[in-house]
Amino acid sequence: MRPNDIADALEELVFTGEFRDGDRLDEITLAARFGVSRTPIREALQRLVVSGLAEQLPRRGVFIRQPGPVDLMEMFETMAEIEAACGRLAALRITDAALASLQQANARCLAAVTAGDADGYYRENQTFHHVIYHETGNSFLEQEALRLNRRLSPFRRVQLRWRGRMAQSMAEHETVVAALRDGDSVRAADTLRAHVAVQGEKFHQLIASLRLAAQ
Amino acid sequence: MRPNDIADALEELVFTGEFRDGDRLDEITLAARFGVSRTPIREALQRLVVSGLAEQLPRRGVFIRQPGPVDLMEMFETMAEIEAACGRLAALRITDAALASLQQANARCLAAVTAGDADGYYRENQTFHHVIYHETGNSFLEQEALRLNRRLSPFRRVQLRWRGRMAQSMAEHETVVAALRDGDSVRAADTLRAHVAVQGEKFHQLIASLRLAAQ
DNA sequence: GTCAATCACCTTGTATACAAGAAATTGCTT
DNA sequence: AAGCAATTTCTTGTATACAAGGTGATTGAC
Repeated sequence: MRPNDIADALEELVFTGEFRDGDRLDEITLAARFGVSRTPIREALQRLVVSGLAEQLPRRGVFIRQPGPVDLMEMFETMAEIEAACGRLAALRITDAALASLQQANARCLAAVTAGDADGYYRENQTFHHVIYHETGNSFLEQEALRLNRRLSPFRRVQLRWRGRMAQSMAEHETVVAALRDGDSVRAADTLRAHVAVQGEKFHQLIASLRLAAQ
Repeated sequence: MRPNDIADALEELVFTGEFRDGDRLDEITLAARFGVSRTPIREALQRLVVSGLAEQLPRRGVFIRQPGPVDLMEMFETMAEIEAACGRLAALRITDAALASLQQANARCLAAVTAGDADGYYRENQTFHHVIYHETGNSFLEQEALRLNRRLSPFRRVQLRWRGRMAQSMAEHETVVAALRDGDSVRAADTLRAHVAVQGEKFHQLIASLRLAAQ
């Protein structure tokens, strides 16, 4: 197992909640667990620290750093702004083929909603957003969007469990597609921002999901 | 010298052009240069790779990866969108004190322009933008903006050498301040995006600066 | 003379040994 | 018994030794 894979595995363990906020990631224990020496473990831990999932205190070790309510609000607000930017650029550049695939993803979303298939909805929702990132024609922005999207995915996932959220999200997707189809960059940005933003009831859902994760 | 400092020093060497695109960063040479063993060098190199300044080919080494024209265009476009987002939020939240410090920074910018002091202008221009990042009230977004700003700083710096650019940039700052003062989030976003965007003559300047750097 | 295969050397990647600092435990003092 | 200090132990940080893979050169064959 290589340091990259170890870092991915550790990320997964953070996301799934095996590691809690404040936990110290002991190098020796992890080395034993992954069957390697401390060296590749240290490299993996460094990656966690750089990506913001953990914090390093010199001569003390690295500690899991789960975002608190304020951090999450800030990250979701930033995500909303980045999605808005993606929508703005995509409205100017999206291809007909990509528009069609957006509508296909939406159709599959709808099918998942009616089937009550939360996992399926989550998957198709992801492709919907990924297509928009890609259609910015800006691979750098695309990567940044993917990075933040991935970082927030564990929290977005919990939100979908809420009654009626999937249907509402679907409707918002439709308005986004309409704006993109019309090449209306302002409307594309505004609808996407509103879609991603965490406000009103969604805020309470988010806090609730935090309490669940902290159990 | 600790890995963090070594990484900073290496970044600096990349920015100042001592390391060129495609150069391999030899662990042994660097270890000798910094008077440490390969271990802290490897940690520093990892940081460079994660931050996108270098590329790692397994069993081959890490290589400096200077952005090409396309990369730069994408990065500047992304920066423009992020600045626009910062302007949008700052317009809603900026304090009177911060507005005053923006105007002060602008005044010092003007003084630098008339004095032909490019370095002074660069410095005050940076504080101008940093204040806006901060006034988003969103420290996560602020950090992201600072990160990308820092990454692009070597390229922005060269652009200021161009005749008339400083005066034009100044005028744009004034329109930004006006929009922020009026709490007009749309205009703040639009003026900041236009200010940062690389279009028309600025595009040619950027390419020219690239050729200079590649000498 | 050129191309290919093999071999030697060099570099990266991993394990381990060593150094230095932090925490915990134990013993002493009040 | 409680608090403080010293020592011990454990962890991180760094250096070095070892393993594995890649590059390049040299030699041999066509």
